[in-house]
Amino acid sequence: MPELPEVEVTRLRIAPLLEGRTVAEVHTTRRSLVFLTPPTTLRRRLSGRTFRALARRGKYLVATLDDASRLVLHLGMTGQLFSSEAVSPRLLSVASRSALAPEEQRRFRPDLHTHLRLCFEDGGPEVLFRDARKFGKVLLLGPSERSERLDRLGIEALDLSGEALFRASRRRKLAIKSLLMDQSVVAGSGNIYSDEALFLAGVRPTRRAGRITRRECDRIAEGIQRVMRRSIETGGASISDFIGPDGRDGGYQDERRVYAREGERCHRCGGRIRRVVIGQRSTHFCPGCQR
DNA sequence: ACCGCACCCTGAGCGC
DNA sequence: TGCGCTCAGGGTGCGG
Repeated sequence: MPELPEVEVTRLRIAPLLEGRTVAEVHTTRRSLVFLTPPTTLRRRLSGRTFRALARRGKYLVATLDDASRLVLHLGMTGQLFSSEAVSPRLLSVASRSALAPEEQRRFRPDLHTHLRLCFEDGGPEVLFRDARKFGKVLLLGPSERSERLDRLGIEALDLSGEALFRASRRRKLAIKSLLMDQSVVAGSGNIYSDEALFLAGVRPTRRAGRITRRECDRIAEGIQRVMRRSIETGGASISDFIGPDGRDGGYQDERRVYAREGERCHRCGGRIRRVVIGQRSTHFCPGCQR
């Protein structure tokens, strides 16, 4: 669920907890699909390093260290990156929460899903990476090492122009929704913001990409930028597992026009929002407003 | 080359 | 109350 806005909100809030701080200890879970770099290597190579800048590329966070190596994180579906001082009822699963006394339920304690825990020499707040579903990724790149994952990303969604989208969509037969979800075309766009942008553009998500007009591409690109910028302003969309690094929920879920609103009224025309499946993903649109 | 689809994983929510 | 089922979907990789 974390898409570009949620990752950007995470970056803005977690950067102060990384930049300029030196790693004292690294705790990890056992080797799993989450670790593209083995946990033993992570522990060895991160210890004693100081974080410089925290950047974002698409849905990836890229933290540069003082030896020019880079720690790359992807939140997947259920990944959470946050401070040990965060307070939120979402930091634990419903099941593990209910076993605790009420006053303990909002405080986080590392559990079996806490794959990475960074402790710092200054003894301040720790930085934690938790992901129950294990769709997230942790990767450490050497100083000049390249990553195919990062290299194949397309245009940043916040920089997308109608012209670029028009060019990328020519002769493509897949649904426009699927094209928007393709990270090698538009980096950072996922299920929620693709549906929302297509609603703003008045374009039905099932339309073949190659049939979208230049004018419609302008509206889609404009729509993506608008929904994403607004979401970043409101702290992201806290649908399912996303929380801010400080535990705060986002507010964008309250501004959804179509996503997860099947059967509800369209705010614009009053018609019923419909749900279809495109490329294994649930897709929402208003039949009256989107042609 | 392009596209659709199965798969990785676990928790929430639902029906019985 | 509790079990078993379905669903959620970002990204990868394979088969047609």
